[in-house]
Amino acid sequence: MSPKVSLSDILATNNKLFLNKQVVKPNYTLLGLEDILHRDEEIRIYFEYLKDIFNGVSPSNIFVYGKPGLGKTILTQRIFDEIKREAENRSIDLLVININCDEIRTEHAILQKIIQELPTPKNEPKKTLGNSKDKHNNYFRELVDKYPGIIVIVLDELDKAVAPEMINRIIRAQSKASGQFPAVIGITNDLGLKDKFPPHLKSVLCENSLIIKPYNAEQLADIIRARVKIAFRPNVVPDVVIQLCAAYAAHEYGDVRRSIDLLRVSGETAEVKNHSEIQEQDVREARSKLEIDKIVEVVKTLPIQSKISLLACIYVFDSTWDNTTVNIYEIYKQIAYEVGIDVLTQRRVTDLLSELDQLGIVEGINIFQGRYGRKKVITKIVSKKLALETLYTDFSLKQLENLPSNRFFVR
DNA sequence: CCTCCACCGGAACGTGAGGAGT
DNA sequence: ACTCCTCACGTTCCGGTGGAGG
Repeated sequence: MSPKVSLSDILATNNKLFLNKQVVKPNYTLLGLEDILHRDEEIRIYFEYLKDIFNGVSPSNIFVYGKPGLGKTILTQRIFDEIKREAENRSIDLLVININCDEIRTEHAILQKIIQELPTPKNEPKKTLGNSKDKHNNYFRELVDKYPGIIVIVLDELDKAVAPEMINRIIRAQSKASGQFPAVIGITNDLGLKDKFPPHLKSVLCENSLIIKPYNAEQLADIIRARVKIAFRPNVVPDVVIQLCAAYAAHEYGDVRRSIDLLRVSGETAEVKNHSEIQEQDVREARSKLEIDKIVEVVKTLPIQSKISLLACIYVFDSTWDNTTVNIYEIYKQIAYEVGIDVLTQRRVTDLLSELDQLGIVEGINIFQGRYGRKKVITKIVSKKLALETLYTDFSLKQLENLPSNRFFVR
């Protein structure tokens, strides 16, 4: 008896559609500036801001803002590739330090990373420093002081690090060797971040800002089309499919990453179904699959206290009680007690609820009732059913799955 | 126009885990 | 093993909030 599924069958259908799948994987990066489409204006402004480098002067600080998936990071990287190449041609000393604040969050770690990248005079070995912040700060200033060229520090995902003071110190560390101050390029998707800086810093850091505009559906279609040419075999992706992917992504803030993901998963869906080309239906299925994956992933990785808070939200949502924080906290306490987890204060739980809001799992609004005070109401839970199923996969919460939730709702 | 509701959310502080140097 | 430090997570305290009702 031969097995119903054989590896050779799978391999035979493999890669009928894809030519080079790498190009539509999430971690694929474009090679050069010329591959970046529909960003001419942004590139022009960027170069304009940075041209001082070629006069031997530090550029002004730049604040780059744009929603996720618009290519802020890749644009910046490619811009600096070009700038570094040109600086080398003209024998200008330029040091660009890239830091992703999502990976390196703390002030201390960022400073350590910068020190690690800064060259020592005459390549002396780096000093070993204790764990003290002051020592790192002093050493940082010392290294900058002796560096004879221009220093540019790119802080990507700046909103993930809380470090106004550190930035302040960086841009005030003048080098005696060159007379220049280091420049900071801050990249973020949080436009409100500017306002979190103290005024003196705001005016210095945000001297120049560069707003990366979302792509419209037409531009997205161009970008997708360019990828399709390399990633897929000819005549596999009809133009309606490209338009559809573009339209969906344009709807979500013109996010390129999403549109490429959608294209890849559509291709995979079509492949599984043994289609000879991608159909519109495949795109729709891919879209819901991506959506599900996203929710499950987010909910799964929540800390247990957040999970309990979310669970309380869902229970209250399905009950006759109002969806106010106070009620949710009431249910939260009972669940936490029942599953044997520390019961937090209401203050802390409201923070957890705001975090869920920021993650896009729940939506809440403040309601002002005049003399009857103020309250916050959860108005929406995204994919409630799916979220609930995912919550029950947690070991600590499994026991609640088959119990009626209404037993909590007694006054 | 003023008061005052009742919770929100900012700020400051406390604590223990954990990393790095000695 | 011990010291020093950072940082995430929590708590306590309290000023802020918009508008219904006087």
